Amino acid sequence: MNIGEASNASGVSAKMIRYYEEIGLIRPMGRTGNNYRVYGEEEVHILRFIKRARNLGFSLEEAETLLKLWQDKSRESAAVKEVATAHIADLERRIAEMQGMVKTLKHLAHCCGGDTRPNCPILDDLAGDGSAAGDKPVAPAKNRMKQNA
Amino acid sequence: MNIGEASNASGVSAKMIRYYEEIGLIRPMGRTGNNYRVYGEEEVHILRFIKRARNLGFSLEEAETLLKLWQDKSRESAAVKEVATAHIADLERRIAEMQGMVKTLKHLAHCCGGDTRPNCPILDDLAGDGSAAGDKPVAPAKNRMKQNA
DNA sequence: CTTGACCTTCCCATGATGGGAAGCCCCACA
DNA sequence: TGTGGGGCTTCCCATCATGGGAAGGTCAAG
Repeated sequence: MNIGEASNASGVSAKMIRYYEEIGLIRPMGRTGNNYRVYGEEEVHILRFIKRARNLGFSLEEAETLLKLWQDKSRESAAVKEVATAHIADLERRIAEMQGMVKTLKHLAHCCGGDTRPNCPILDDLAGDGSAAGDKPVAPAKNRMKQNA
Repeated sequence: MNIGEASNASGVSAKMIRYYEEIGLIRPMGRTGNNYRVYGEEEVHILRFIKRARNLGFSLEEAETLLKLWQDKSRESAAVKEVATAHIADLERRIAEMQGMVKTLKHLAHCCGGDTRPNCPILDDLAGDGSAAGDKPVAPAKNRMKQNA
């Protein structure tokens, strides 16, 4: 299987497959005489595993941890659960953070006429005239979301 | 006012102030004879404006838009409201996305013994054995969150 | 034999931020 | 007057995960 076929079969782009190899997330693949990488079912399975972990918001580092646990037949499920619950907590923290932003913005937007007049409480708030909603920096978040908007 | 004082007064790091200048978000500042940047109250006000917009999850690009609207005395508040509501929608989409992840992960964690045995439904799911919860890539999100975990 | 679709490596860009080096500059203190 | 420490300057690099694209090799079908 060439890298293109492995990409199709796993849903991971060829670029990313090479990158994962480069950073040591997957083992360097064997090559054919023409220097093409060769993949088998097992590699595709691993790539799909990684892709699913990414879809669930795990970072590549966490995916690597989970991958090692997956391949460790004697692992304890507690170790896996720990990674998962830590990730849940992280997600929930970020959700709460964004909900706080939404709440503030909705309030400001509600107070804003949204018409042809220049008067705008949203800008007033950003400028720091009043209650200063944008003053409290929300808890920062590690960025580990897929980005391809 | 030197850049350090402007930084203290605005809460924006000196590094970032120079960066904002570099990307054209703020005007290049005048210099003293020793080549130090000089800031006044207005610049500090602008920096605080940007910081608040960032705290509300706006990207620097959106902050620039809002900044221009802020400085445009004849703007229509509808234009501002539009930026804000688009941002709210974006935040809500990402919140829903992460809530989906949390839901899936909680279910998997709930089913996982979390003990010393190797059996683990979380890994089973990632490996694609069953219902394939991690299969559906959640809607991707532009990354515009503060990151400094 | 040509054409087009692969593959390879290498470099660059994203967005927002921090780290750090090398080299000025200035003020306070001995 | 010398010196030390802290500020300022620019410049380069790193992060994280991903894509774009160039330049060149390879292969299979026409």
